[in-house]
Amino acid sequence: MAAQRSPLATAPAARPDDGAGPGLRERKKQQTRDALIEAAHRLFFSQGFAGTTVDEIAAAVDVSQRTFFRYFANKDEVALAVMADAEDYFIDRLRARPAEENPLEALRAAIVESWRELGSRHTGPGSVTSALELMRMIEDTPTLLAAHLRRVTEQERVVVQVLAAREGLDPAEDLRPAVMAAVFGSVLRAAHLSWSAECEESGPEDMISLITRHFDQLGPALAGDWRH
Amino acid sequence: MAAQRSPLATAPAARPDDGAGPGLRERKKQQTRDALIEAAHRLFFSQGFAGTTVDEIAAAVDVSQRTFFRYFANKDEVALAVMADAEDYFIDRLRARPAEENPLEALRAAIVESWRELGSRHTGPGSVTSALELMRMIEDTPTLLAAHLRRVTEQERVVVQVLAAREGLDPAEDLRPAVMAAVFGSVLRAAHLSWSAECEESGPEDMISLITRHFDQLGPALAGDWRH
DNA sequence: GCAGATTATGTCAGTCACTGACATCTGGCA
DNA sequence: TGCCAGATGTCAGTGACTGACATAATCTGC
Repeated sequence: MAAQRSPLATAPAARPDDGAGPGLRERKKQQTRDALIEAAHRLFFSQGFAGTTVDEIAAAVDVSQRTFFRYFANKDEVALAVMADAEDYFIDRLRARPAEENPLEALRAAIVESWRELGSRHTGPGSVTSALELMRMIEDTPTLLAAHLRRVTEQERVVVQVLAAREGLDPAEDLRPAVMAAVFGSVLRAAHLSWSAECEESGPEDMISLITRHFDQLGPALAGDWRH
Repeated sequence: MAAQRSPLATAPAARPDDGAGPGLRERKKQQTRDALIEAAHRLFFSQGFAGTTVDEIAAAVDVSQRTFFRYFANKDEVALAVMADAEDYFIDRLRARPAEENPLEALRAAIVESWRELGSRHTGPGSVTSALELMRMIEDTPTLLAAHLRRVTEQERVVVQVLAAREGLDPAEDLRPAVMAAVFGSVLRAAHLSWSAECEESGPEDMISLITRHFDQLGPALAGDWRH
């Protein structure tokens, strides 16, 4: 049973069962996984992360604790699952950006696209309002923050690969992709911190404009085209 | 009993007890702490991090498990204690750099100074050879890597504060200190990865030259003086 | 539909990290 | 010397996580 991530936008639940779709087994597994994530978020948000036991989450979905751990390696993972999905989606968007764009343009466009897609979900743990709560929870739960930063760092390495491939550079010899990814990461993290520090509930457009404003501050110094 | 870090260079053990020194109680606590770190590293390096229990570490120093947890909040912390000390030392060095230097020069000089100081220790868990082993262990122990990255991110925020203070900027308004810290962080991390990827044992000079080479790649584009 | 191979799940027992409460012991100090 | 604060030990408990094995559900070829 390999861990399977949902795409950012869950497949429509009401799709009639045509022959070509995934089998019943697959669908049930996906359901269980989604239910676990949803129950976990609900409990985390009402009782706090530390105040929620894995047994409670499992009980809420009516599976055994052992089954929970077959879906998620640890308690952190179920909390960060939607972040992981979103990050994967971002990487997809980045890969899809036209080659003419310079790295910074591509990164900016990909992250804006991702947040816009996220904004189109209005219910469930993947919705924008949950994203805000989730980020607050991550910030003040040390173990979650640590796990999240590990994920982010991992993703940054992927970004380096993608940027290097776009520009035809060897990331082992040329530091510019790594530097660009680091700068991008710091911009994102700064925007995240600003966003979760605000007291008011705010929508995806607020987040997008926050990111955009941070990007604009970078100035043209870093936006140069690397190709000769 | 607040957690007390040793300075990077431990005070000479043979210093005769003059009246002004810390009391016996303080000294014993420091001894216990050092002994715990040393035993932990020895066990981690021979049996692996996951293969070593806290009880073993405590038993090796002949204290109770409960006492271990009064010195270190968790198993990660004892593994990363020397890193934490080194990072604190680096921040001190950075604060001490002359104001005329531009940010990049100051960062580079401070990190080189730190590694040189580290290189002067030849025994114990703070020595350079241990540093290499330690970094390898961190890289392939997910929980350790996560905790380490959390520490690093925290330190990066301190670096941002220091840089902003040096240049008389408000880090909330001007992103340049944050960007510079991120770039610095990526350079360091790249150097660390290269270093721990090498098969041969290597000394502090190798690490310093590795860092220097990475720095040189950054080019003068980022080294500009921010003051008018 | 059915037998048999796959695969998901439940149960159970166990290990280990970590914590609160309380008793005890030791160094600091009048 | 004798009191006090702070360090340590003991103990019991919780909760995350794992391996082993039995059971139940799906899938596959017929």
